[in-house]
Amino acid sequence: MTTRDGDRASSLTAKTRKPRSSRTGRATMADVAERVGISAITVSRAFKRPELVAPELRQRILDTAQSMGYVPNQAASALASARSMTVAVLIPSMTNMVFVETMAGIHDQLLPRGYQVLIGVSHYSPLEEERLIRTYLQFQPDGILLTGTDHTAVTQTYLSALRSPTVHMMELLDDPDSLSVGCSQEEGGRLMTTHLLERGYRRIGFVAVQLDPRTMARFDGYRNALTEAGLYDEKRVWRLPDPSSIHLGAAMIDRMMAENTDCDAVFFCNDDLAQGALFQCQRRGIRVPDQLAIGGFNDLPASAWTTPTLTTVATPRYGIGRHAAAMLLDLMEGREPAQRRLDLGLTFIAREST
Amino acid sequence: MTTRDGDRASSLTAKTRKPRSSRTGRATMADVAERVGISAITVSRAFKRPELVAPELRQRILDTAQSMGYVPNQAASALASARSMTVAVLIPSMTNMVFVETMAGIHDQLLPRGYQVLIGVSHYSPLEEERLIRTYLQFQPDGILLTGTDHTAVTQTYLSALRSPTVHMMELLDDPDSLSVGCSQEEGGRLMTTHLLERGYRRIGFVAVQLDPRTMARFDGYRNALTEAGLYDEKRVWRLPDPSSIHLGAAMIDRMMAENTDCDAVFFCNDDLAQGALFQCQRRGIRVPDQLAIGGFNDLPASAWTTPTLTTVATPRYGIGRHAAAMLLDLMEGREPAQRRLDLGLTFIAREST
DNA sequence: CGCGTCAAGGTTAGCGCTAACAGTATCGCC
DNA sequence: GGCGATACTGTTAGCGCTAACCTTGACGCG
Repeated sequence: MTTRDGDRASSLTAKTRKPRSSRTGRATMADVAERVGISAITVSRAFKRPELVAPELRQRILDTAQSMGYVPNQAASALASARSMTVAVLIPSMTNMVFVETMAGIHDQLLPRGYQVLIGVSHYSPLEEERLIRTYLQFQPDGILLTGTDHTAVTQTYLSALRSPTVHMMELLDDPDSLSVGCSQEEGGRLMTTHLLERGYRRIGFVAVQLDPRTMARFDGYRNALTEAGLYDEKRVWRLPDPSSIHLGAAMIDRMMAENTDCDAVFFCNDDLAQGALFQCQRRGIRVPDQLAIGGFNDLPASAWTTPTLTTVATPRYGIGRHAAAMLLDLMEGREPAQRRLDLGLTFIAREST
Repeated sequence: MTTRDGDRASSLTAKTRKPRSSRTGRATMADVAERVGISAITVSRAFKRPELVAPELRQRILDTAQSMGYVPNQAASALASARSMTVAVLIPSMTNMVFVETMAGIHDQLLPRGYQVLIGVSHYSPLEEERLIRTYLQFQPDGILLTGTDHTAVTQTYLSALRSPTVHMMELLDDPDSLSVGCSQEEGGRLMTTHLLERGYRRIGFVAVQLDPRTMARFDGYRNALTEAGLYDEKRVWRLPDPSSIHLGAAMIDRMMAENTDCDAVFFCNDDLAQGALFQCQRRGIRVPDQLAIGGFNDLPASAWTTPTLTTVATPRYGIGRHAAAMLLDLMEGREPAQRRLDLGLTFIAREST
């Protein structure tokens, strides 16, 4: 290929012109190479495969790059190498601490390895998740971390068609083709219910909000345990599609009072609600746990400090993020993960509220 | 340039070969174009500049793309167009609800406009922030949102050299070259302190943790207000570099008791601490606000539900994110923002704890 | 001394897309 | 009937980088 720069630049001072830099004004690899007096590929190697460049030259390249304010262009790199060094993570919510801590685990695992993380928030909607997947696939992520099991058919088509490495977080999958890291929400529901039964409570209510799959799995655990004990009663179950909040937990206590509910214990599907309930009980003079026992789920920080402190089930959310990311790393780097289904278990935490 | 495909492919069935697809196995724009029987640029326009393509053809392109599982390659697009449609956001923490809600505001403003958001968490460290900036600049973001004013010299060099549009969030800058959206933390500290003075408290303490610039600005407000009233006393000030937590707030109450502090009110630099303090007061039987008044900052959801409810200062964090993003949009799209410094104000919320 | 080996660097081509310019067809209008 | 305007689609080149292959020179060794 003959260069045509000579023709086009002929009106300018062709000989003495500066390194062109790119349209954006940023220095390019070629600019750095020219300054050092080497070829571009060596600059590339100095950054990406240091062991292939003589140490002294490498240092000179890095110094020059630094002084020119050179920043590698990830788009060009991704295009040329077909590796984006990017992982897309889809979570249902960012205001829910559970997922924030999962993200922290993911970050801690991936960032040191040079991967970037794209965060998508689906607001608990599989359709929104589908939209996000489509968007994030444009970034050609090297891997994908999904929350839960509730995905649209289109989402699944995308994922299987593009065969990006994918790991599912939170719920455990039985499908041997899928990788998952999580814990059994059903078991969590069962643990709490069994505990309440052991403490002698017999009329145990359940409050489910959001109604996402994890909530419903906890409900299953509750129902199974109570059914086995012959104590399940549909009329002690409340299901609300609303998002969870302290306010809603408090409101539920009011509603139970108004409806003259006969519960002696209530299992709230998460700690936000349970905390709200505790606050409201305190306000209305309901004695917890004597008059009414209250259980939560997730073990949020404040749950150890309320009056009374809250009995709850701790979920290994940081570990889920961390291990899911580790599993994804294995996949992305061509290793077979040690296990395709990793159950990190749950910790039951008995406190004053029961 | 002459193509050499003819030579190289001659050993294959050159005539009948399939759409090549890319190395990654994904369909490309050229594949879609070939299938529809048009050129690639028209496919590009069907996605990016729909008004330039005949509606009927456009629909055919979109359908074909869909059926082939085509997903545009953002790296190639960014490289060719020099626009990444990406914004880098740097926040100090993701476990602090304040920044999570700021992010929500940013998302709500940017995602509908087609921009993607890269989130970097600096853990309150300017050095870490510098590292993150360097990483995110590789993505050639079209804009940058920064938290606060505390940046390293290198960070500032990068930003001014690369002249990416940048907006600062939280603190307000006086520098006319910088754009900022926020509120006066100093004023917040002053509001709370003045309120406590008006309620008759005279021995007002202050607990500062994290010691980031916002905390210190609140402290300034506290000190200035007390100094003006002739009541400032260094011995009622606690400074701790630790991260904020409910636990730490509770521990501070214990410490004050142990040190035999004479405070009749304590202004905690944020609600987490103040909530922890309230919990611990309840536990130890300290009557709030009679024996000890407690003030917080930020107005977290739980603060309206503690016993007693917490007096605090509400910060417009969602709005800060939203407006900062809007300002950045103006900048990125070549408009002059209506104002370069936007003060969203604060709302003082008097509750039971004072 | 001829051959293989290795370390260090270079050449060439092309990733998938879009900017910029270049047609081509149709229509209106004086 | 000639001109310009409008609407749509195409051609060409190149964004900045890296994979794959190639060159060069130094060295070891039977």
